[in-house]
Amino acid sequence: MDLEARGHSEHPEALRLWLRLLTCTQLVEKQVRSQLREQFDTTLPRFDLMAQLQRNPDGLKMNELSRRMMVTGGNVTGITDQLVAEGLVERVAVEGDRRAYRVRLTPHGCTQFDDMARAHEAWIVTAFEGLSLREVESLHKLLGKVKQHYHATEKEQA
Amino acid sequence: MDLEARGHSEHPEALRLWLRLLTCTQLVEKQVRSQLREQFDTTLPRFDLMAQLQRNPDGLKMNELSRRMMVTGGNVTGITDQLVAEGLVERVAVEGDRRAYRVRLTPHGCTQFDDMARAHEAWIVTAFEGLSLREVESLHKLLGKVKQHYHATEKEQA
DNA sequence: TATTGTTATACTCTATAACTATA
DNA sequence: TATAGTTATAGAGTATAACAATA
Repeated sequence: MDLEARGHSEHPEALRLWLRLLTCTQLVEKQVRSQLREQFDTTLPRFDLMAQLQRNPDGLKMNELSRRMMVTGGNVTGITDQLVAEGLVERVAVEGDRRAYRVRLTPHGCTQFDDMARAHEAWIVTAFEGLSLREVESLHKLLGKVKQHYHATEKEQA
Repeated sequence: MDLEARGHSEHPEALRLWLRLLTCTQLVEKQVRSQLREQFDTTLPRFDLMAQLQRNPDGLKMNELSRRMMVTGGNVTGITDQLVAEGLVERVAVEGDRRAYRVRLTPHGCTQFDDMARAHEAWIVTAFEGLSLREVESLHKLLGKVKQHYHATEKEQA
């Protein structure tokens, strides 16, 4: 694997950083996807959706899920349909707006998600065990700046 | 967007880092994909393949491309077929092994890739302009440790 | 037998746009 | 009219496995 063979330019620092960021993310993501598949017969978007719901026990509306997962509404409908069919999440009516639903984990979904989350955390801890706690926090902080800058420029565009 | 709403656990640092890493990568990647689509009518895997070839002017064999791009061989065949059809890359025989090809950029492919690479670099510079040069290098170095650790454990498994 | 690369297949994820129902 | 959500469609990307040709 050598995604980082890509860049050569006059401002190579940002480019090198990007290629390395992409490489690292892909390494971890590939492993998470394959473990989710092997151990729990599920996918990353499904895991993500359930994770959002775990953090919001009262449930989230479809458009909230769409925004948080950074995908369009149709996709959320599809993933939600699968999870409903398996009894892991449910749609509940929102009172006062008969157009909207609130999606939330079922008790069974909670239980199952807890298992996955435990395993998931172990994979992630392993992925970053080459770093000290200080380094983990430093990385987190630096990436926070990247994210923040993105949100700032996003507002400019809008 | 709030991928980072996901984790809560007893070792939350690594998890928080991972979610932020994923968020940042997705933010940049989404933008790169859509710009490649809009401005050059191409995709990230196609761009990646051409980038690998630019760094290796003598060309790369299919299995080398597969390894470097972290995808299976069948996919590389598909992407290569597209690029050959558009005259951007070509397959040349490897002497001494009639099973293998070497894929390399055509002159037209070189020219076209240079245009894309210039635009691509500008997008990336913008994405990270919230960081100082020191911070960019620090981030690069920390991610290097993550990558290195991954490679080390990969060898253990093999 | 092992390796290089291709083909065939199936599935997930995605965006877009048209649509229904409600506000 | 605008909004919440769904449906339909098409396309990209991926892995798997069977296959042909060569080593």
